[in-house]
Amino acid sequence: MDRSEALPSGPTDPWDPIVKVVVAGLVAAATEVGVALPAETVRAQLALDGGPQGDLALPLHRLAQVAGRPANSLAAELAAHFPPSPILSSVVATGAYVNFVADSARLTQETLDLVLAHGGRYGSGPALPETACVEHTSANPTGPFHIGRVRNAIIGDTFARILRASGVPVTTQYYIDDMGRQAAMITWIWSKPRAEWPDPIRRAAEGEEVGEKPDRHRGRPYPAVSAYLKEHEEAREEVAELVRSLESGEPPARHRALAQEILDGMLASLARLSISFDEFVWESDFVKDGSVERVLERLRGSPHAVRESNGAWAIDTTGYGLPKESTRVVVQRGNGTSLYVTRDVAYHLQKLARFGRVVDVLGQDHQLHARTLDALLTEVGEARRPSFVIYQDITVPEGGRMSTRGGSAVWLDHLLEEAVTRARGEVLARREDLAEADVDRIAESVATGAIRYHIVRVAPEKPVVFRWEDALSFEGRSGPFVQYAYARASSVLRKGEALRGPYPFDARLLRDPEEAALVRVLARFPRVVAYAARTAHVHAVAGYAHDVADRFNRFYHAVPVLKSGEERTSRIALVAAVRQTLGNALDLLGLARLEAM
RNA sequence: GGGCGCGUAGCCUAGCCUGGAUAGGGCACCGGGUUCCUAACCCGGCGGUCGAGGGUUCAAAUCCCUCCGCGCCCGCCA
Repeated sequence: MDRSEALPSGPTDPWDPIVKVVVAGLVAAATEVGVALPAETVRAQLALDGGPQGDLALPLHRLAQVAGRPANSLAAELAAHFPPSPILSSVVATGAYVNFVADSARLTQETLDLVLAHGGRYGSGPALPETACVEHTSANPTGPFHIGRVRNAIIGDTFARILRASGVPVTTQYYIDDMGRQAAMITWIWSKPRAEWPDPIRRAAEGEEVGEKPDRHRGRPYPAVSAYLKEHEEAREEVAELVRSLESGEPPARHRALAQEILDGMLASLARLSISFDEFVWESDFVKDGSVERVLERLRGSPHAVRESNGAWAIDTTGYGLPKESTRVVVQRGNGTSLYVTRDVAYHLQKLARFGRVVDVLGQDHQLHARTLDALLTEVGEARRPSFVIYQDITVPEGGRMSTRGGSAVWLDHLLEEAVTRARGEVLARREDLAEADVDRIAESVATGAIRYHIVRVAPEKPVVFRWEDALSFEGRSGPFVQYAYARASSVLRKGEALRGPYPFDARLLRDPEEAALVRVLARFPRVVAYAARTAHVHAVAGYAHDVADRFNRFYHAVPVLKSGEERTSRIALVAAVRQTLGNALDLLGLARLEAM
């Protein structure tokens, strides 16, 4: 039985009135039978959506034990004494279970009413006073995105959308690391005239194309620079000097402009996936405004502060539950400069001051950093905690993580290009009537939808092996499958001249089993959104969207809509509700609603 | 070595938080479906020691312990 979404339902949940009747009825029946059955206990045991025998099921094994009665007879007695309700079509004891089936007409009425009345807000929770900040992506501006980094962006952006739908006002942030060695390497190489570049770097950067994106262009020498520095002490010292200049607040004039230029190129790619950010936060600003120094003052004053022989400061984090080897966290170097984690403390103090809830989307390799950050926040007297959404890496089939320097990376831009090419072919194969611009638009949406869906459909904590044929699939459990169902529903409504309401309907006419099943999927949506927001299981929404599309396709094949008789307007209302719910789910996933494909 | 995560049919995956009745999808494979609202679809079939062992429980994919395999982290890097 699937109880994963089982929650106290809210006012926009079609199951809400039914659950209330079932709980109240069970409490009343229990009293008649002579058994104490508190409403809370019933709610905890009641399973919604899953039993093979009905919509709701109450297993009585445990309750029977407490009452000292055989479960089967208790189930039978409860069913027999359950007060009749027009909202339920059957209450039956099967073995140790009491099974409830909702009256289909009533559920259909309730569900379509809610979907059609709330429209784009169906599935959303009531507006909450709490605010949240979701920080995601935050990739160093050193070159183009590879698909491994994009998993962060897709999970983060989707989670932000889901949180918003759950009622929390969300601000998304991209934290730009312009303080570290990686950013310094970019400035180091581009501050030299091309003629002065060391040979291996110049060779590696060759092959530029006219008009290539700035992240591609400026990022070209990066892997070679990285390799070069490993073997050239004097170059390493130049970069180190650059890093010191960043800390002192006097970096080369071009430093931030270069980072911004590369970032702009990266963001252009994300924009194609409908991913954007509310705010950009530069790491160096926390040094400039003195907040890093204030953090250091507090840390140095901590009873756990340790002064090293060369003047560095560390914090003894014994007692914070960190792994044994990580009990000494250096927060200030011997030369007085700060470290990444120290600056991150300053950043998080700012976020915690501004937002009620602070969420970071991080790769698993940052897990220990997250725990260290957590400990240091306590150390500086911050009582509140950020929460972390941790996801596993995307690896390549040959094994290992995607690596820019190792050459195993799959570039987002390359994947986009392949996907669009393939999507164009699919569109042209079935639509000869479309204008060129429409073909392009649909192909772009199908391609980006396939990519987003492919990444988000898997639970964040699962590792993913990247395979082209999987990422480019437009069938089955895919983005285009869901988009197609939406387009299909749109097409029906268009031909029925019913793209806009009102949608009068008679729920009693929607009595086909396919219709009942379809309504039940639609009715699940509010619980799915609430569950995904609570657990950060963004993949639940992807799975749900597939379920709706799947059920709609079955309905579509089994039941005529436009060619039906007296059911026609009611079925049109059902299709409109499907289109609305599917569209809302597509919005949460960041996939385009396509009116035609 | 320690910490964290993962292990479900040939492949991918849901369910694990909150134990409950025949473990739900997809790909691949086999067989069907288009004078009918879009076949990126639908119907049927095939395929499962839920990594292994033990424990708790009336009941374990789900909770606990041990072990095995895989990944990541364990810098005065970010």
